[in-house]
Amino acid sequence: MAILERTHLAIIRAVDEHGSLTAAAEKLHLTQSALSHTIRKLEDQLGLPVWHREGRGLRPTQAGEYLLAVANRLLPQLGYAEERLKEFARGERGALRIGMECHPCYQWLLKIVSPYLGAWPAVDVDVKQKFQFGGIGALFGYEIDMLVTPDPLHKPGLTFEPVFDYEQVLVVGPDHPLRKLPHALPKHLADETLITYPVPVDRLDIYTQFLTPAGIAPRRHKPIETTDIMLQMVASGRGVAALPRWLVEEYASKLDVAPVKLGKQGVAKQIFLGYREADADIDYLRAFVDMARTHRDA
Amino acid sequence: MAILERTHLAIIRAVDEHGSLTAAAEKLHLTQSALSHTIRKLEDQLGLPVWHREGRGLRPTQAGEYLLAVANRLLPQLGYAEERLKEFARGERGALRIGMECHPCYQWLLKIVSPYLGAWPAVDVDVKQKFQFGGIGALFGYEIDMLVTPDPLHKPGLTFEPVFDYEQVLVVGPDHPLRKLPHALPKHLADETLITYPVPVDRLDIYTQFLTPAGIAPRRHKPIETTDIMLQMVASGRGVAALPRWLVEEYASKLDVAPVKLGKQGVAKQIFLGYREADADIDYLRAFVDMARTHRDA
DNA sequence: ATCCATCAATGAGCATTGCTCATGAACTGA
DNA sequence: TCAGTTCATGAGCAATGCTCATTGATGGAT
Repeated sequence: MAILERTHLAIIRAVDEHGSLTAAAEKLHLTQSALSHTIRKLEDQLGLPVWHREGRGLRPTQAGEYLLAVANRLLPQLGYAEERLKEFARGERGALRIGMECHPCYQWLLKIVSPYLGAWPAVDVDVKQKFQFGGIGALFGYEIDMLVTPDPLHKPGLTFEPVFDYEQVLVVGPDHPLRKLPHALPKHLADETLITYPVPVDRLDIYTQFLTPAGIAPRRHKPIETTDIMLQMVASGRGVAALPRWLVEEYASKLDVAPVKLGKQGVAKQIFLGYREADADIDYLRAFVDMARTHRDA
Repeated sequence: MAILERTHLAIIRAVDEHGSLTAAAEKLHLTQSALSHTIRKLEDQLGLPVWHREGRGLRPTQAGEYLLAVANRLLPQLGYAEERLKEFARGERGALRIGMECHPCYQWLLKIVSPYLGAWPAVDVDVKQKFQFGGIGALFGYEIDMLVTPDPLHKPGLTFEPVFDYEQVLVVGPDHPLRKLPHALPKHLADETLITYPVPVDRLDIYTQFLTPAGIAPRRHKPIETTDIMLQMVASGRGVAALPRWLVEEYASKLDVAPVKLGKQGVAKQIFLGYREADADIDYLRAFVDMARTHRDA
């Protein structure tokens, strides 16, 4: 069925380039005889000569000219593909698909991604926010290669590393009475509107580590998609929210919002990076984890 | 050196298409074992897996996805190239590269080419106007396959056939005094502006067969590239030109131009088609010559 | 014209490659 | 649990592709 092989194209191109079978054979580390046999077989299969034999020289036929054009077009593509595959093999190239399981982490991630893209120009970074079977399932299902999450779920085949410690705080607007207190208590929220990301309640620390243990629920619960809008709402006095302290402090210069400690001890959180154990030796993945950890320590 | 072969791409594509090694093997008329061995060897050479082995299924790795994209791009090109070559072999297809050595022949050529393209749908016609070493050189150098010329130069290895007889005439604009005469004489052009194609004087019949023998030159000589503009100039009284009679008669319905015989006898011309003797048995080339000759006789 | 250097073609024989066969191990679904 | 799949693997063989040695043809130098 298939007749044309890479060698045929390589020979035709080499002969065109070096002018003779003998010279081409040298370049290809083969004998003149090998090339002659190979092309003769091709000609038999095509039922068509590739070259006019004129004296001791070779001149391409129309078919030969066409094959030469094909060779000049396709061979570089094959060569380029091999180059890229070698980069894959050396761990220099790949696609790093990052899954996010915590909304505010996105702000933090951006700080890691921009220097990373500079250091690893051949790596494509792709960030996904929704997964069919949750973050862990997405890792196992090769939907993503790395998971950013506050909830490490240690399972065989996966590795989680903490890369960032932070305190989860309550954010309040201007002139809010809680600003004057050293910390907020659950009962203070009983008459508040609580703004959160649109995820199940059992995935929200403000519930699991603060409200639920005290048996208290806020008066109203309003889900908002984006961090920006969420803080706009807080700044305009429409409610309170729970966010990382560093994030609140960053916004404090632009909006009139203030952090309030959640309970006397505060709520301590960590962000983890999870990845498949099998991928632990991929350079560009390892490098991402290292950069994330370095960023924390800096 | 070269690792990637056509079979690798074919296997990767077939597996993607049919879902399993076993199914792909059937399609490729090989055994499952053969494909497994082949890809394993590729993986060893690349130092990189092509698929994740998950249970009894195969899921492409990033490198596998990349290879699949390469396969989907390159395999059709190889297949198409083989198709074309098979058509070459059957003599059904080729590229008929026609070289033109006479400017007004282009109008005549168009009349042959359109029915030819209909009769030989698989033949590509390509018309070239400039050659490094002249038309004969272009034929010998396989730059073109057929030469349209009024000057046959009989050399061994080439065949020229006359395909079209015509009379070269003088074209004059409205109210031109020469319109009233039975024919023009060289002296009538002594005070005229002569419009010609931009080629050397010794390639212009109006000089070689008319003016030069009489030792007369026109007052002005203006070169123009295209026939249309040339005739527009003549129609607006800016000069006279020498063109085939049939061409002038064709334009006479659209522009106010008239043919005048050159000398008492007129200037008789022939167009020849030249080609390499070695190509005489190529049916689609033979057919072109036949159609050109038939067109003359009709 | 002669000779030598150089080119491609060819046939024989061998080394390598690529294939099949037979089997095993891992997994899936009834 | 068990039949029915899947892919992986090793041994062996057949086909392929290569080299070597030689021939014939050609062109340039003498």
